[in-house]
Amino acid sequence: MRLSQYFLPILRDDPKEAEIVSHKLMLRCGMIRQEAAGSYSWLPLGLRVLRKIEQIVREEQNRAGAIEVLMPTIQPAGLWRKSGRYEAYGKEMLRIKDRHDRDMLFGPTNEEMITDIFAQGVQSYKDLPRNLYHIQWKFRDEVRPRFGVMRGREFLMKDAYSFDLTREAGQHSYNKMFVSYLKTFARMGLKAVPMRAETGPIGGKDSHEFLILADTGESEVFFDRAFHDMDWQAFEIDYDDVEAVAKVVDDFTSKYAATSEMHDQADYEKRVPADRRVTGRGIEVGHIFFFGTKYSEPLGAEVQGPDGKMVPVQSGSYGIGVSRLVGGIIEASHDEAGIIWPEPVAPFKVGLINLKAGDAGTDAACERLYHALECKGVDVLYDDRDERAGAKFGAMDLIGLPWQVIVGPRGLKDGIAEVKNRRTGERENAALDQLVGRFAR
RNA sequence: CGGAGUGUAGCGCAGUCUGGUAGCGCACCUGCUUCGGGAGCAGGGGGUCGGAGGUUCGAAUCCUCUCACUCCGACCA
Repeated sequence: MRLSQYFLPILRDDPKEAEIVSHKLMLRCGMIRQEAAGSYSWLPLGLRVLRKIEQIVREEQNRAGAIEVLMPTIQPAGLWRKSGRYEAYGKEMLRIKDRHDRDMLFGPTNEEMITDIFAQGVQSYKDLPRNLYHIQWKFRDEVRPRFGVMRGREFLMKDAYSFDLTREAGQHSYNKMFVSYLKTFARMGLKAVPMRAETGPIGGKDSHEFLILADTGESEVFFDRAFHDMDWQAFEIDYDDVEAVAKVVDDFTSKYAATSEMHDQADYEKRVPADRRVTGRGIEVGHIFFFGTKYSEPLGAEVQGPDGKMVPVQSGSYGIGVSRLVGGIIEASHDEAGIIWPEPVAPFKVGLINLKAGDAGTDAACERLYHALECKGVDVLYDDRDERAGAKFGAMDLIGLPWQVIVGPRGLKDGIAEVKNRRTGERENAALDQLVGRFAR
């Protein structure tokens, strides 16, 4: 993409409504635009990141055996009356009426609908287990939306729902999601620590929250420093290996980690040596629940078991705040100059800077590089604007692409360009003819 | 939902107390000079001052109503 032809409304000053760094940076980078309290338009740069995150989530869900569907944003009230949550959900649920005066609602979550879909499609225990998920916009009429996309009213969420015959089988489904979450967040360059959680309005028996460690997080967290030393990289695992999956879950849950709501100081001190106790802040990016038959019973999601009897299925639900992750990643990865995108979620991999647009030599060299990179499928944002070098450096640092390729007359006469690593700030010279190979897969 | 604020050009702000031609910086347009970390000079464009009603010869400014947004607290993917 040529910057001169892109839509990237960069702001030089912090907009006054933004309080936290990710919100400020997203606005300054022209990633989002606020339309109402807690409701945002996603501009091209922001949308690219959102899509990358969404795709990573999708790939890891698929890998863990979940199956993608797509449910509507507007749901009829009937199912919610059946589950008892139409009243219970309270004012956070946006209720609307259609032209026939029927009660509808903008979905804050999808347990009811998915359970109904499942019940209609599955009658036998032989069709279990199943895990269905979708990635869809949700609306929760928060009392007080804030922090940009971190707490919007309309947000993109991945929610998966598992269905099993027995409690034990349900546990394995839960464990698979647990492990897939570790992998999902690790792929985005995040350490998201699983912490035992309250079940909240979703209701249930077993629950873990996944929190990114970031100074600006909303929740206070207490955890064992040992988490820092664990293997967070995408470890390979056979999701059908019940023991192996359970072992990973055990490894991660055996170490102390709790949000302030669940924190037990005595237990903390008993289980974690003083020198390993860490108090920090975290951002919740995922939440998994096992709730047994809480929805399957009232909604009649039953299957016929081997003995011919009808049994309500055992369920869990598993959420990831996809749009929140955009803000969360920025909170965890930025500096004074701007965002530092982890490569897997970066809107573009390479920022190509033409230091002297209008100069025949640099223009030609940049054009060649730009086309070659594009041909190799490398996402490149080419700053071909007629701006001063400083402005280009500033903009590129702000939007935080992982790599900057800087082409100017000075290096060009020796056939080289400069490659800058946004995260480390390291620069090195590279021969022009070797650059493409370096970034192409 | 309680408390506190703010709405004036794309962004950040002044002007409101004390009514009298709507301003500043950045951004934007034109020209010249510059050009490796947000240049200089000159010229220029852009605002029904959140909205409605009222007071007044005259309202961004005073009064009434209203809408929106932000922040602090209680609640949350």
